[in-house]
Amino acid sequence: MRLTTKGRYAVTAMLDLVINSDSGPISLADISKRQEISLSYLEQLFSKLRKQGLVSSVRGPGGGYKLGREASGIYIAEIVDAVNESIDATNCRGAGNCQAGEVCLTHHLWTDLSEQIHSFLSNISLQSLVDKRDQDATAKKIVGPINDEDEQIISMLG
Amino acid sequence: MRLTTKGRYAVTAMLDLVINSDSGPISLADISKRQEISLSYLEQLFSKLRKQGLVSSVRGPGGGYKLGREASGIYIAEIVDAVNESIDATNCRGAGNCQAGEVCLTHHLWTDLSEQIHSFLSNISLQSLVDKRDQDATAKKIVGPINDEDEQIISMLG
DNA sequence: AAAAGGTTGACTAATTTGCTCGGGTTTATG
DNA sequence: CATAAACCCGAGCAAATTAGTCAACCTTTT
Repeated sequence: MRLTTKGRYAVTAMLDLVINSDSGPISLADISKRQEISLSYLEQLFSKLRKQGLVSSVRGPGGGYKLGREASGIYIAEIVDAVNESIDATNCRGAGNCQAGEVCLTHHLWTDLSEQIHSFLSNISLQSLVDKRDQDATAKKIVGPINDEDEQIISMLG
Repeated sequence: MRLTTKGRYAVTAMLDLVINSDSGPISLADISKRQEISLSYLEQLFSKLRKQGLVSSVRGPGGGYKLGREASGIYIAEIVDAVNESIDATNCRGAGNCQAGEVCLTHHLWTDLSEQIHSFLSNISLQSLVDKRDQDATAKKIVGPINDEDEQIISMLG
């Protein structure tokens, strides 16, 4: 699981798509203007998003991109994965050269942590982000920070 | 919150420190050999970790690095933050040029998501990672994947 | 047919990452 | 005191990634 500006751009663009999905497909040019992301870079990102089925395209005038499915069924982890080439995080890619040593131990611990992060982002949908915004727009924090009680719950998850 | 190989190296090295913390300070040369990270790169990373108080150094022969505090009080988010320069994620850095528009909305949504990720990693300590490993070493997954029940809990967190 | 707009791919610049090198400084030990 | 083991620091460099440019092409609407 990698988390860079590339993933941020992708998620931001997808959010733009959700918010403006009222009237037909959205052109990349529009997203480019609104979100201040270069058109060409968006093209690259959406090429990958389309291959993963996260968006579908409509060609021709008035065309653009639509969500591939409902916003409630698209999760952040999918978007990030779509634009980031997956890297093998371990050096020892299952090869025999790294066995039963402390190297493997730490590598394994990292892999597990990475999986936890991935699971976390697999539980946050585009829709839930927008919904939370709509729910309590009055609160200063749109999505409240995790409080002490939440911390206990999270710690239970390991 | 950024999550790159740099952060992975830092966390891996810190885990190595926890695991081998029995007898005095650990030299970077040892970590370099065990974790297959170049010595010079480790020096750069530990320079930053030291400035954040996450580790302390002992100079001279037999010297090396020790944890700055107990492993149970050092959280993943701190380590990642220490080695990554913080970036301003929003383009519109509070300036007036981005107000009340959809730009700000998506920017804000991303910021909130980023905070959630940060909070998540602020609740996982080095010790908890190692502990989980020790607890059920027999299970195939060292840290079990998040299950359905967990998902419900997480969804409650927004 | 023409124009609008998405698609594709090659190419380039800027930035970050990961690393090397070459020197320092501190300190235990003989 | 001399030496060696370790940390400390900065300049510089190669590879990878990010970000963007450009040009040609393919669809669909008008």
